[in-house]
Amino acid sequence: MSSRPRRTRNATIKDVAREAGVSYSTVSRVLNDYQHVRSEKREQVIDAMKRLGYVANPQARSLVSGRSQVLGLLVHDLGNAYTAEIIHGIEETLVANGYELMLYTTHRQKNKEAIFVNTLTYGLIDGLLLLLPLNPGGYLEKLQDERFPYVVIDHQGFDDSSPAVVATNWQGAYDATCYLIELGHRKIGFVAGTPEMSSAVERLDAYKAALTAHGIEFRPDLVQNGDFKQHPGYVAANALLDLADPPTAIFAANDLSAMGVYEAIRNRGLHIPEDISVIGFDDIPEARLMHPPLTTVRQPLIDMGRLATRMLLEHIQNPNLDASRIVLPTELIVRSSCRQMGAAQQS
Amino acid sequence: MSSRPRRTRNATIKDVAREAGVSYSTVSRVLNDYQHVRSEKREQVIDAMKRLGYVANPQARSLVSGRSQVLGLLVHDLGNAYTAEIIHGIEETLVANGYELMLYTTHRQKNKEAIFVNTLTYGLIDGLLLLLPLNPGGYLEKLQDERFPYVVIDHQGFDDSSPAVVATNWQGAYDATCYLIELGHRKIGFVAGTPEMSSAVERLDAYKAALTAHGIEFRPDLVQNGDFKQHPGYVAANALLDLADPPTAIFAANDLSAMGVYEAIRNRGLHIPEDISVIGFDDIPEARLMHPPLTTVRQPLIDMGRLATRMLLEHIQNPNLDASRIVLPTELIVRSSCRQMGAAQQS
DNA sequence: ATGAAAGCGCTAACAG
DNA sequence: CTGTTAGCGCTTTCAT
Repeated sequence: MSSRPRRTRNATIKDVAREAGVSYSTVSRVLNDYQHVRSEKREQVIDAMKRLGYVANPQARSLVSGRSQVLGLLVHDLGNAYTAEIIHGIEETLVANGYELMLYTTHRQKNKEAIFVNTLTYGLIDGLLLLLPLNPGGYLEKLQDERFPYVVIDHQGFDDSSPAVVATNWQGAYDATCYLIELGHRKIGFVAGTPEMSSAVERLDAYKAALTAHGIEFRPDLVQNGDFKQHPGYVAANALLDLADPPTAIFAANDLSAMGVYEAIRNRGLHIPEDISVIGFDDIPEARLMHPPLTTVRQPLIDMGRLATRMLLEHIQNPNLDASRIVLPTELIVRSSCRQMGAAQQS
Repeated sequence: MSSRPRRTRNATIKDVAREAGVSYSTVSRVLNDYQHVRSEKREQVIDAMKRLGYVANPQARSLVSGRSQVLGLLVHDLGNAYTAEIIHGIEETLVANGYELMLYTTHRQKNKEAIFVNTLTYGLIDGLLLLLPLNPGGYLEKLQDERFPYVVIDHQGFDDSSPAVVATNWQGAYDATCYLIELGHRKIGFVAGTPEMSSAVERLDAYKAALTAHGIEFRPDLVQNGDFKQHPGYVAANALLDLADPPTAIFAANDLSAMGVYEAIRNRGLHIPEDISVIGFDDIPEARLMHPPLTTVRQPLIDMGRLATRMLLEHIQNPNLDASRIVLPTELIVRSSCRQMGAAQQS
């Protein structure tokens, strides 16, 4: 609230009108690609805009139109490939559609989600993308009541009335576990994800289901929490390796924790996959660069970002659209971190 | 341009005025913490706001005030700890000051920088933070001409007239190299950073300077580009290890590439630090969790984000402020990835 | 096809 | 201390 003329005042629509010798509503018309403007005038206006270096004032525009051309994105943390990939897809799509991105980071603090959502939804953004929301219980209803456009990414199960983009977490984890079993593994450790995230729960459930389906008894001691992060994954793997009857394979609930698993294994002088097999989930770009390249379940992260954004844009366009759920298939990517058990070692 | 009443119209200042039985400028006054409002009325207004669930419309506000309470941030990529840490500091500071964050990712495409900067500076944001800009040559001048507030983070040397926050890259790299030399290393490999970034150049220069200062001849074959990323760091380390006369220590220009170096070394069955010493730069959170914990040069990343944001806020407050440069000290963090050379091995 | 004018929600003089 | 009023820059009827 101190100094006003922060910099030389930008040209306005009126300046352009004067310069072009037309009324300022005509300028607005060419600005909005309105049909009925004689081409001469249109050119005059465009010329004038260029001369003056005119750029429309977004605030004024959105004040009258009710739209800001900005989308909000709520994430836990930056700095991991999973989030970065999804954001990549989001950004690409949003830029292509003339939108901008407002970022809100919760650092996994649940209360921040509600706080952000409550402030956010007032005018500044046209729609909200929620990536892996932790406790959307309270505020999602509010968004629905207000008919505020939003799309949830990678979180399912809590609520069918939310537009969402998810991957087949359950199926992916089931496939991965079966793959290990078919390779001859019977003692499969599981490095679980953050239990508050539904994707983590589904992957764990599927792991158990696959075991059961193959007549293998579930051993609770073979499950350790890796919190979807590298270091906790390392710790979890160590716990698994310290077991009196340790696993011959470890399924990490995401690639990041698989990186921790790799460390733990190598630290003991063991080799992947000769001594122990490892499988991950996500297929972040790093997975294929690991040593050995990580066998993992691919989630189409970039596509998830793209589709979620597209879906949000549709909901903004048409507020009466029903909530739908896009389920993207996961895919087992076999690389070199798992091996066939010899009959002798099946123990 | 399609449906208007996207959701139930939010309450406006006028609704609040009516509800509270005051004029609507009074409402504006309590909204802006203006002094001279009788406390009764103030409370009436606040009550009315609560009842109506009133939230100010940011667009309308910024249209008249000329300020949007939004800062822009231009980054290369998300998904790495370096960027994430700095953003952490930025966000913390900006939220505390009632601002929001608009994010622009260039994915290292130089032309995108200029494009963003040109569109951005028109109204939507009050100021811009540039993290490691690649070629700020052209557009920085424009920002200056327009007196548009901006602060550059971690990029120095190209221009003294830009407000900037940097760390002592040169000194940090000099210290790290000296440390290795004092440990008895004479053949020190250097995994360089992206040559377009001035921080990379400074670190390389300092490495050379330290060598020279200790009478060690600089060997160009001991320098390999690691592009500040993990996999290129891996490749660079392999090249170094393949040398006929390989180094006994490797200095990676950042921690991320040091992670690649670790991989390359371990992959050959060598041990850190017994067989070869490694030192990094940045001290990202992962550094202390590596095996062995990485000796590195600490950059105060979060502080850099915080200070840059604070500086930007000051420039927004006071457009006549002169450009200043904050230089933050780096610090050598000794952990366990480097060892003293025995006399025999000094070769 | 184009100009005139109303008004989006709010701040900031200006009166009183 | 508080109400009235004039815009901020733009979109959008409504005339013509």
